[in-house]
Amino acid sequence: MNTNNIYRNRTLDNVSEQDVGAALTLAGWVENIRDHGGVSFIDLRDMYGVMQVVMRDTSLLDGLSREDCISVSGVIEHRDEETYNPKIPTGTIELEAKKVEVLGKVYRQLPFEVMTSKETREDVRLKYRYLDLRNAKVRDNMIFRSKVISYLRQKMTDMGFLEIQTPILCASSPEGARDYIVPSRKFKGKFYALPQAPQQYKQLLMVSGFDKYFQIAPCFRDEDARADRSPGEFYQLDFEMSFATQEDVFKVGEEVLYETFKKFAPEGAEITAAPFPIISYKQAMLEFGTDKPDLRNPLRIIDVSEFFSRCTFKPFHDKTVRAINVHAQLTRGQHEKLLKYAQSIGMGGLGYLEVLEDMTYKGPIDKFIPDDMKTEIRDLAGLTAGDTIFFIADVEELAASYAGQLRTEIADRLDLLEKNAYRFCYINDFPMFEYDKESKKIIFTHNPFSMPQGGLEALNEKDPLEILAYQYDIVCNGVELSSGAVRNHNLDIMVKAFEIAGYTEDDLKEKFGALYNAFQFGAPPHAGMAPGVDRMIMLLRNEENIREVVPFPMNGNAQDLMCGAPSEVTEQQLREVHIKVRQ
RNA sequence: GGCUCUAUCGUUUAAUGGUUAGGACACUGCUCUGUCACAGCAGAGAUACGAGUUCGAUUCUCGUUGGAGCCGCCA
Repeated sequence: MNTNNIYRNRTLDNVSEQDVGAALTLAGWVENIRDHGGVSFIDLRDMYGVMQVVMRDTSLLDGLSREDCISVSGVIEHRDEETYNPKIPTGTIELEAKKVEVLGKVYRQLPFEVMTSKETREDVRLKYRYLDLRNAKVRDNMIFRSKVISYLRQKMTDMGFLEIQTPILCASSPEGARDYIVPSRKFKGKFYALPQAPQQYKQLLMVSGFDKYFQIAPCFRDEDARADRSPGEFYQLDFEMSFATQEDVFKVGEEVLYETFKKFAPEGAEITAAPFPIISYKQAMLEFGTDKPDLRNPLRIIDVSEFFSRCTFKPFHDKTVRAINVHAQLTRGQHEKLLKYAQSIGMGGLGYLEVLEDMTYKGPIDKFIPDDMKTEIRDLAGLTAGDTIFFIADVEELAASYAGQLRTEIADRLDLLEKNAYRFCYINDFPMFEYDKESKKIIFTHNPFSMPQGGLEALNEKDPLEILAYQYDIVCNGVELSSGAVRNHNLDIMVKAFEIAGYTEDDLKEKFGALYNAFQFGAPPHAGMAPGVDRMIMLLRNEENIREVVPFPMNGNAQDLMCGAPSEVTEQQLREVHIKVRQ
C-alpha cells in the first residue's frame, strides 16, 4: 500500500528489493532493539510485516524504547548476503535511518513482552488487550477472523441471501437464556432486552416475503462462560429460508461450512464432504453418549442391556448396560487411571473383559457370563484377540452419559483421534418436549418455535414426550456449531404446542405477540439455522479457548477488565431510568 | 449455586518450617561496527490479603479476595 503522508509512504508489505536506493519514510512500532555500540538495529513492525532499520548514527537511538510508535526516514539498502534474514520477507534489505520521530512514547514498563504475550496470564492479557493484539499470532487470529466473516458474507450473498439488520434493543422473551435488560427512560418500570438471537425478527422477515435472509448477528445471553462459550455476547451466521424443508437448510449449511472450512482450514486438513452424515438424537445418545459427538473418535458405544439381563451378574440386571470395545490392550497403569477417572465422574466401578489369544476372556466380569453365551458377546461387540471391552451400567440417562465421557477419555488417553480433520455431522429428530424434574412440568426441549413432527395430529394424540421436532444441530469435532429448525408457522399447531408446555393462548399473545399476530396474515413455511461464527474460527485456528479469536473478550465472570464493565453509573442516570439500587 | 485446580519480582519459573527467596526474559546503567528473540558486565525488583498452629510461616491449616476449568445454566 502507498500511503504518502507525513507519517509514512509505504506499509511494510510493500517494500522490496526493487526499492533499493529509494528514500522512504516508514512507520510502526519498535519490536526490538539490538545496540552494538557503533551500529544498531531495530525491528520495525506494522500490521503488514517487519523491517530491519539500521542506525549507523547511533544517536538516533537516544530515547527510543521497545513498543514506541515511531516514524523513520531513510534509504533502503541491500544487505550483504551473509546478513540476510530468511525468516522475514524483507530479509534481504534494510532501511538506513537518517531521521527518527517518536509518534507515541512508551512511558511505563510494559506489563508483558509482546512477542511472548500468549504465555502470559490471561487476565493480564485481557486488561492490556490492545498490547496483546500487537502480538503477531493474536493479530493474525483477528485478521483471519475478518477474512472468514467477509467470506461468509460473500458466500451467503452469492447464494442469494439478503443481509438484513435486526434490532439490538428488543422485547424480553420468557424462553431460553437469561436476557440482558436495558431500562427504559420514557416508560417507568419497563425494559428492553438485548436479543439472545434475532429469532423472531428473522421469522417475521419470512412473513414479509424476504425469501432468504442472513446476518452476522450479535447475540447476547446472560449465562456463565465456558472455554468454548463467550460470556455475554457472540456472533452467529444467522439465516432463514422460506418455502424450505429441513433438507434445503441442510444443503445450505453443508455448502457454506464445507466451502468455508475448505478455504480456511490448515493445509492438508480432511473435511467432511457434503452430504454430512445425519444422526438422530436417539442414535447419537446411544452410540456416542452425547448429542455432540466427535466423529474423529473411532470408538462406538453399543447397548448390551438385554444380553446382561440373561447373565448372572446381579448388578447389571434391570440396568441399562453400555459397552465400549477399545480394540486395544491397556496396561495396568492405564486401567488404574481409567478407573480413577470413572470414579471422578461419579461411576461406582468399571467392569471390563480382555480378549486373549485363544478368544477366551479375562477380567472381573468373565465368570458371570455363562459359557454358552461367550460367543454371543463376541459377535455382539465384534471382539477379536487383544481387544478390551468396558461396561457401563446405570439408569439409562446416566449410563449413556458415563459411556460418552469414557469414550472421549479413552480416545484421549490412547491418542485415537483422527489428526488434522474436521468431521461434521447433523444431529436431528430432537424431542419436542421433555419432563423437567425441578418444576415437574413438561417443557420445550429446545426452540419453542420448532415444527413438531406429525403436526397437530401428533400434538393431539401422542404422548408429548414421544413427539420429535424438526430440530437439528451441526456438530464438528465434538463442538456444537449450530442449531436450527423447521419453524412452526401454523397458529393452531403453535397454540397447541404452547398449551402442552403450560402456556395459554393469552400467554402466547402477550409474550410472542408479534409472531402470533404475523402468523394470521399468510405465513410461509420456513426453516433456518445459525452456526456460531466464533466457534467456527476457534476450530479453524485450533484454539482451545474461544477468547483467542474474539477481539475484546470479557473474562469468565463477564467482566471487561480493560474498560471496567460492568460499572456503576451516576445517581442521575439511575433516576432517569427510574431505578433505585438496593444496598 | 456446586465441584476441582490455582495465587512467588513487570512477565515467567524454581526453592524452602530457620535461605542474602534462585534463574530466564523485560527494566536501569556501562561495554561492543552486522545483529536479527545479539552478546557481556553491573544494578534495582516478588512470596495476594486476614487469622491460626509454631520459638520461628513465604512454606502447614482455615478464611477472604482474585483467576482458570468443569457441572448446573446456555429456547
